Amino acid sequence: MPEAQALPDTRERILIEASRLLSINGYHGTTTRDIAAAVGISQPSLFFHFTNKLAIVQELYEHDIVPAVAGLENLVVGPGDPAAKLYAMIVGEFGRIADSPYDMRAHISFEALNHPDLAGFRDLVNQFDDLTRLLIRSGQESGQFVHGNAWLAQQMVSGFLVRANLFASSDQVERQINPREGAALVLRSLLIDPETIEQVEERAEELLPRYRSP
Amino acid sequence: MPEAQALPDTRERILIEASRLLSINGYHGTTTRDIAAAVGISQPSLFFHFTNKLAIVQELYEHDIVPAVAGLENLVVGPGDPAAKLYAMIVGEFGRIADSPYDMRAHISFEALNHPDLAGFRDLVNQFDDLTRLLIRSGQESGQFVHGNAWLAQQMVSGFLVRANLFASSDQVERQINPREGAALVLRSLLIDPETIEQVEERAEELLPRYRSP
DNA sequence: GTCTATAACCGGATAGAC
DNA sequence: GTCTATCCGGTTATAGAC
Repeated sequence: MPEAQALPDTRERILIEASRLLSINGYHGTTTRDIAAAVGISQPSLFFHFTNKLAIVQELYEHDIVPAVAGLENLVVGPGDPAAKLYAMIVGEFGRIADSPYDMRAHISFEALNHPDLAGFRDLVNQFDDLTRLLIRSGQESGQFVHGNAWLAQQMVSGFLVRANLFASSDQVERQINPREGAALVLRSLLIDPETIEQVEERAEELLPRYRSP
Repeated sequence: MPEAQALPDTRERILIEASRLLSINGYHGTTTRDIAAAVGISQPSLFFHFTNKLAIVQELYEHDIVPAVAGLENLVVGPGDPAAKLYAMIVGEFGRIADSPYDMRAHISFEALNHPDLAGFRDLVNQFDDLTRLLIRSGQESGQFVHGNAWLAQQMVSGFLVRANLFASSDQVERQINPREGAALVLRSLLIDPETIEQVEERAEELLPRYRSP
């Protein structure tokens, strides 16, 4: 039987504190000294757990963007109508980020993604956007969504997800995100017939597991 | 009669290039050497035009956030219904950022706003968000907007504005923002009766000058 | 696994010539 | 107004003791 554990191990605490600092100050604005101080170890001790500063960021991105793309891909290729899929994605994404032990709020600030060694993650972020846009286009073509610039609509969805997570704080009740309310907000903007939202919600609930565990 | 001017003066070119680099790499990720190289002068030459690196950012923020808050404030206190005001703000904001000589896309990355000397601008950004939320609440209370978490709705609006501007590029036709389509996208999500959007648009057109020249 | 000491480098800013 | 040379503080990362 495992004992009641006290603190997460040092490696894990580095990831947690780093994610928090990176969300606030960005990659270049967060020093290894800052991270070490937050964890309570000396700065060089970081390099016992990670080969370099970038490796910390890479692991955080791995944890954040990989499951997101996998979940969305799984939703897209599976059964269901575009509206229900989009709804499920938004609910799933709000939930996933809220449940993460890390503070992955703004996908840790896009600024770090310009680093050459993070090109793979940048591609994944773009893929997530592409898939979201695909979902919107499908809905437009199937007559479920109003016609219009799908890129613009996708920016609304993506911007909403990033912003809401970035500024959510559990201290303030007003800022606790209700994933389903967030999803409904977006869907009302896209649906030709907003009255159908309840049925979309019902169908989305069945799709949700496909997003959460691809 | 003024001659046909060639290049903007150096000071102006510094602001233009700095805004571009800051939008991509953030404050800490943009060095004075990067900016100087983009302008085509030596790094110390920057300090003839600006007292320090932060002064460049301050001037850019001044140009970006001050007119935005002034315009929105002017809209809020003036006549008109909340839906038309919100529509006018979104159209005005998309237009204002598109017309700016500077690349103020993500409000130059929020990361810089943590600097103590930029506290004033941070307050202005918060004020812009507060006023947007006020507009949404007014619409909810007057029965024009659906009820719900106004903070969440405001994050959708604010996130949309930042994201769309951040990723807009004149190269790709798909990514050229139509301000009115963007505003309609948001309004459809909030209006109890989406059918009234045409009337909202008409009333908003009259309000637009109030946002543009406070 | 964590420490101290330190190397190697980079970034902002100044001095002073032209 | 712009340059070269340079200072100095801060940052990542390594070496090696415990």
